[in-house]
Amino acid sequence: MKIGELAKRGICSVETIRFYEKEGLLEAPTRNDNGYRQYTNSHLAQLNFIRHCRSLGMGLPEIRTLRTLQTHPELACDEINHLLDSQIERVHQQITSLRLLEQQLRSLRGSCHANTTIGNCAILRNLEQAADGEGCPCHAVHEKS
Amino acid sequence: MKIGELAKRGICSVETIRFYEKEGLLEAPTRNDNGYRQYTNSHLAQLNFIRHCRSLGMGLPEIRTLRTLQTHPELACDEINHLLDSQIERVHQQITSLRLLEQQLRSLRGSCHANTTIGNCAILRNLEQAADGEGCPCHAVHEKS
DNA sequence: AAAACACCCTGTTCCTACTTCAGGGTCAAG
DNA sequence: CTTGACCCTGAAGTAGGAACAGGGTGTTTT
Repeated sequence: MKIGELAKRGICSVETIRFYEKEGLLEAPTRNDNGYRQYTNSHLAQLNFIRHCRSLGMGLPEIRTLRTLQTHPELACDEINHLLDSQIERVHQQITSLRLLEQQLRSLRGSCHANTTIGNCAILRNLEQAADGEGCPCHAVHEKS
Repeated sequence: MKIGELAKRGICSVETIRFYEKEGLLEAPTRNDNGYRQYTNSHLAQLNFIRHCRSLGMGLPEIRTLRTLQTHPELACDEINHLLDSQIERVHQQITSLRLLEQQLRSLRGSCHANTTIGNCAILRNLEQAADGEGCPCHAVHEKS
């Protein structure tokens, strides 16, 4: 199949496929006489694997690692477990951080329900006061992450 | 104060300050005879405001909007409310998406507790099978977001 | 046959919010 | 007079592609 069909079947864009090839994630296919890329079902499986890992939030280096490990079935799979553990940890910390963030935003939003002018807007005053350094620990907290 | 001290007091890097100035977020300070930037407490307040908004997950365009609104205290503050509402919505959706992601990762991780080889690794097989299209809705789901 | 249209190619630039680097100037201390 | 800490500008790099420029190919329609 040609790149357009692979893109449709792999639910991604043509540019993304060429990008993966350039990055060495997707095996380079043979070319037709006219220079068009000619893909097989194996390429589709590879692409789906990559897209699935991406949908799980993995970065390209992690996926590269998995692809390399795939070709060495005799090795211990500890490395795969570690990789997943670190992914889980990363996602978990993101969630924790975002939950705190949502609370802060809701609290801020709650300070202005009435229709008023910017000069009287409690939200903006809260933002400015927090910026003055007192009473807002979130600033420094997020700084370190 | 010079840029190094502003950076220390604003808890960010010197480069970030110069970047904000180039982006028009932070007012350009006067220069000393030697060309060094000379900052005032007003600049520190501006920087803290920017950093605080950043720590709340806002992008530079949003912060630019707020900074512009600050200079028009007579306008209605509806726009500020809308801006915050959309921030909250964005963060909320991120959390929802990440929670689903964490569940998927944990489920995947749970399929391999034993020490085995990559050839037998249930995680990798799960990833490959999911990539084959059957039984994994998450792939297409994340695609649309 | 010519034109329109869909598809393909390479290569380059753009996006966020910075960080890092190259190459150099300034200033106080030892 | 040299060392080290600070400052300057401007360009390039980061992740993961998206978008565009400029051109070739293949089928269909006129």
